Amino acid sequence: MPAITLPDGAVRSFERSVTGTQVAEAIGPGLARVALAMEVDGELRDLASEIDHDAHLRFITRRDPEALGMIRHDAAHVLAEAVQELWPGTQVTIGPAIENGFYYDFYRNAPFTPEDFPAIEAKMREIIARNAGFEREVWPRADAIAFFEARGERFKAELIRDLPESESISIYRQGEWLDLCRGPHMRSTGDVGGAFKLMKVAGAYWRGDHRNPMLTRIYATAWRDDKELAAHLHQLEEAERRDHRRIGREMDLFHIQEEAVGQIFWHPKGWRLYSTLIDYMRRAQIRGGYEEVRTPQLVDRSLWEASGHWDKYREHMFIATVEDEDKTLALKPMNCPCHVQIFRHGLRSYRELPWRMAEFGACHRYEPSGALHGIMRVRGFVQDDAHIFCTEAQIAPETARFVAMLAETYRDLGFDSFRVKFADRPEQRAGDDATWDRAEAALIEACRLAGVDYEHNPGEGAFYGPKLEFVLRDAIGRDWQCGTLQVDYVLPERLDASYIGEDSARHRPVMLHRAVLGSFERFLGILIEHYAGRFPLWLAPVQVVVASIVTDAEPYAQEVAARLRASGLAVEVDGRNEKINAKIREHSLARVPVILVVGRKEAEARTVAMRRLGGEAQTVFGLDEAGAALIAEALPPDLRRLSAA
RNA sequence: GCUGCUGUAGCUCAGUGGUAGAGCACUCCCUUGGUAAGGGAGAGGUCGUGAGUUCAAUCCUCACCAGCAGCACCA
Repeated sequence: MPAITLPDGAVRSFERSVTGTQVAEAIGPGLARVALAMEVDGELRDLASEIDHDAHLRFITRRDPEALGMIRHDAAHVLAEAVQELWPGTQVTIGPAIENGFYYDFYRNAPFTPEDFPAIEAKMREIIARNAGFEREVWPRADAIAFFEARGERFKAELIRDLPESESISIYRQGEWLDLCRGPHMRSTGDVGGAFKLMKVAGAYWRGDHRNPMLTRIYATAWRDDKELAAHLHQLEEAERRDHRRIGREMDLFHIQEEAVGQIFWHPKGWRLYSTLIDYMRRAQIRGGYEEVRTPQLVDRSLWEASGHWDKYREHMFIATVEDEDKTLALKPMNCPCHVQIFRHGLRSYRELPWRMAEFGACHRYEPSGALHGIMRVRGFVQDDAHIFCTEAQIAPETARFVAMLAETYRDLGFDSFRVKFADRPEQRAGDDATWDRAEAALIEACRLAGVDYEHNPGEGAFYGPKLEFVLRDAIGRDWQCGTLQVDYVLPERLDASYIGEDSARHRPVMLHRAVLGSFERFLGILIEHYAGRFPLWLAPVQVVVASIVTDAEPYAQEVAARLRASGLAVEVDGRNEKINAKIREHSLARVPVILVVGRKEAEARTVAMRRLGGEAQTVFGLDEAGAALIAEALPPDLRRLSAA
């Protein structure tokens, strides 16, 4: 005789085991109408499942966060049924709920195309209108395998075979159609509602393994109601509007062409942005006690063999040879082995540790063609890379110091918060387990001392050591992993780095590989999308345009520009034979933060009419006053702090 | 790399088995206009590359290159 405790503390007792539906009905018809599923002692279950013991119960309605996942999961079943009704013989595989929606992978000879979407969506709406109940059944394993094999569903049969013996094989029916599924589901297909949309087709490997057959995947988005759906579609438009490839073209920042695939031609404005960021990072590193170095681009393969990269990453390295010499060199794919060479050059003392060695290291990696993406994923890039050579005891304070630097940098660049993930040993790795134990323990301890809260990211560490990943969130809520800090006991060993300790014996230093931005190229892509190209004044590639109204005012416009340029501002003059309206429009579309309009009046009074990007108001300032204000505003945030202090 | 789609003027795109068009941008002329597009004229393309089919290919076929989306990858 189960006693059911509800979230408000009320207890309802029943004579015998009851279903969630019965409990809901006992409480009231209103609840029975809106309850989609339930949570019993923390576990999400079908409303139709029976409760035979005392339990805490919470009903899930459309408003609850859990509902979204269920809508998507149920919609995936509806999609699968629709496809099989339309194209019998198509094999079903899996169809999970994902962020913003769901997908379903099918196996068939011809892939789907977006032209199929209207028919599929119509069939889905038909199935939803039928409102068939989801009914759970538990089948003997052998029957389930036989059933799916008889239907030619070899992927489903394989899934069942691979389920652990202990797991019961549950099948969900919806009308005539059924599928292997762990559940839970809502009451019936009608609960899916109408707020879904098929989005795109794509190939995907069976079980995510590139050796397996390619399936055809249909992506869809699904929401509680049409309003949420519309909001999501709007968000996608927003992301497209911010696409750094589009903005890069519109703002004339960079381009890419076939002769240098995966590498960037930075135009003057883009390079200004790039160098502003480098300058900022260089100052941050100086304040942080780093020493900057520069190491060779082309390095003999012997060094890569010694470091272990030749074995593991050779096919991703650009190899260079020369005709007269029997040597094989590689364009460096990263900087660490070179930094170890500097460390090794001479006898090092414990007194020199920690040694923070930084390089804006230009690296080249032969990334797979399908991975390339604008300036975000490229084959030639520059890292804000540094290696901290230190003792084991210094790992914790150095981690704390690094996190502080990273937090300040992200804030200065306009990102309010970041998360930290702790990635531990991957399956393929260098170094023995005892070393990994120490490295992971040291990093966890460092987090504790630095007061860093982290999420666990199992198996995602670098091949030579565990790492912290720093993930920031942009203006439209997308996450980007940028910063990293990796503990490495392996490379100093392999490349034989050592220092003389207090005891006058040789010791191995630990290396901390760390980056705040990651690669400048990728980070600039993120920054462009974060600001949608509307940068704060200090970052803007063109900070001020002085636009003349009449030709007579052009000499004065030139004078204003020269004045501001002398203070280091990036200023352009627009003295073209165009109306002021056209000039305002063009420079606004080009996302120039400040337009100074000068006509006869301003030239005479030695003033400027200032107009801010996005604003409609103009304010007239004296030339000196405007100059001083803009120069102050264009000061990078770190320099502003210094001048304020 | 894999699957699918795409490649026509600087950009966005239309179009045809008989060697091509629009808008914006560009150049020149008129216009000197006060805060998001003033008017006119002109120039600009071996239709991604190579091969094949055809009397004839930008269009059809194949291969390659590049881009896009997803997957896989990301030291």
